[in-house]
Amino acid sequence: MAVTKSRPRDAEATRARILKAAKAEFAANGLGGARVDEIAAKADANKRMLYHYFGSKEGLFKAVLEEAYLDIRDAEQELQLDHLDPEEALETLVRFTWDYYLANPEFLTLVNSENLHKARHLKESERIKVVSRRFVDMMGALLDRGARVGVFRSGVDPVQLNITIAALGYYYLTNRFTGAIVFERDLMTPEALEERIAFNVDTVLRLVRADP
Amino acid sequence: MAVTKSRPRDAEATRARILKAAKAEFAANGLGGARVDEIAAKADANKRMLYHYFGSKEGLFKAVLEEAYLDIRDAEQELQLDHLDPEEALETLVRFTWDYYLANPEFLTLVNSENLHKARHLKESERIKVVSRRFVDMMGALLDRGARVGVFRSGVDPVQLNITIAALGYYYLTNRFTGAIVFERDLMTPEALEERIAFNVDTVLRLVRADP
DNA sequence: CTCGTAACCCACTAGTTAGTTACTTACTGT
DNA sequence: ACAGTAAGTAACTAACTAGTGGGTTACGAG
Repeated sequence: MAVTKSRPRDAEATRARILKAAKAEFAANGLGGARVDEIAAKADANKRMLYHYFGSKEGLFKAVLEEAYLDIRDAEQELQLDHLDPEEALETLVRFTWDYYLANPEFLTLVNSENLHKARHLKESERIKVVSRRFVDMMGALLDRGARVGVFRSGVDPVQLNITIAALGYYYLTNRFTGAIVFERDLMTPEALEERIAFNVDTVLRLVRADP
Repeated sequence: MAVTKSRPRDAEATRARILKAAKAEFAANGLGGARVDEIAAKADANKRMLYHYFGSKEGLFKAVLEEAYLDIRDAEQELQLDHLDPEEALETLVRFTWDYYLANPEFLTLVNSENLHKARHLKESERIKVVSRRFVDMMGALLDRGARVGVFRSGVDPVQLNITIAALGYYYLTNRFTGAIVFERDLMTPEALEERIAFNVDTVLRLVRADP
């Protein structure tokens, strides 16, 4: 009986607190650098609970990662791109991707960490495959629609375009620290961010726009 | 007296072996995941020597990182882009960047690791700043030359373009493991790699080409 | 030949770390 | 009301890890 009473012992809430703390810790230090005791402390939970709900440090990492992917794929679907005209829809997706990375920098670090481990945690997740397919299909439909109307050239691979849109924002933001040194500028001022997203929108539109 | 005689005790050679082993270990496991004992073993050197030459695990990481950056900046300068016409020069740089990442995947992981640590090791390196400036200047000169001749549009920011060229290859390659799952394809077959680099060259040229 | 110095090595330690054992406390269905 | 079960806790451990103490061995200058 799922009545919402205040429970001093709340399994769901404890689980959620652990997951949230783990996300922060894994994002800040990577899988190898993260400390299980630190996660338990930040979650204000006993370490035993962490093992009770997630089995192991890696099990916890897997849960964090899966949630992170499901979250971004969910948010993308809410954009309702098929209600917009193709160019507008594409710009919306480019800006969304950028804004999402900016608002959720942990996502970037988690993905980096998972790739350092050759995606062995994500590989096991069936749910990720389902939402990923929907994501690629969305881009495929958008490109087709744009080509039919004549604003996009035909033959653009939706996978390559998705990778490119992600790359343009992702690289700039994950490598903002070394980037600041190499390029001798603060890449995170409001002006710098504004300039970059405008550049990215321009790059993507020039890439798909029908040749005159 | 720098005579090249075969030395059973060769400080320079031992130092170099440690550096090479460290590069592999740090690239494979990150700064946090790397094991000092493993580095010493792989280098066929005593751990004491590692501390003798590099002071600490972090000192060693800093040396590895600095060398990695100097290497890529060196290789770029050898391209002699000013001997080529602008479009050819730009394509050469895009292809070089891609090939370099493919041939030196450790570079990508090291940069990721350094960004996880907010670039605190690179920040201290004066030599990196010198070669970085030369790198950005090279792109600035190329864009100017192309604009003067009329093949590139003017007003393209060399820093944004450098970031973009790096991003297009870097993202695809570092995230090849999660990418393979999300996009349900092997991103590393010869055909997939060929398709991607062609796409990247196309993307960059469309971006800078003078509007008709 | 021999002495000073730099290269090199083994074995240890102090502190962490993921994971566990053995328990108490509160909630729920009957 | 109470028995069974799930939530929660504290203290422990076995393995590991960065760093060092205290040497020995080879080389080359005089």
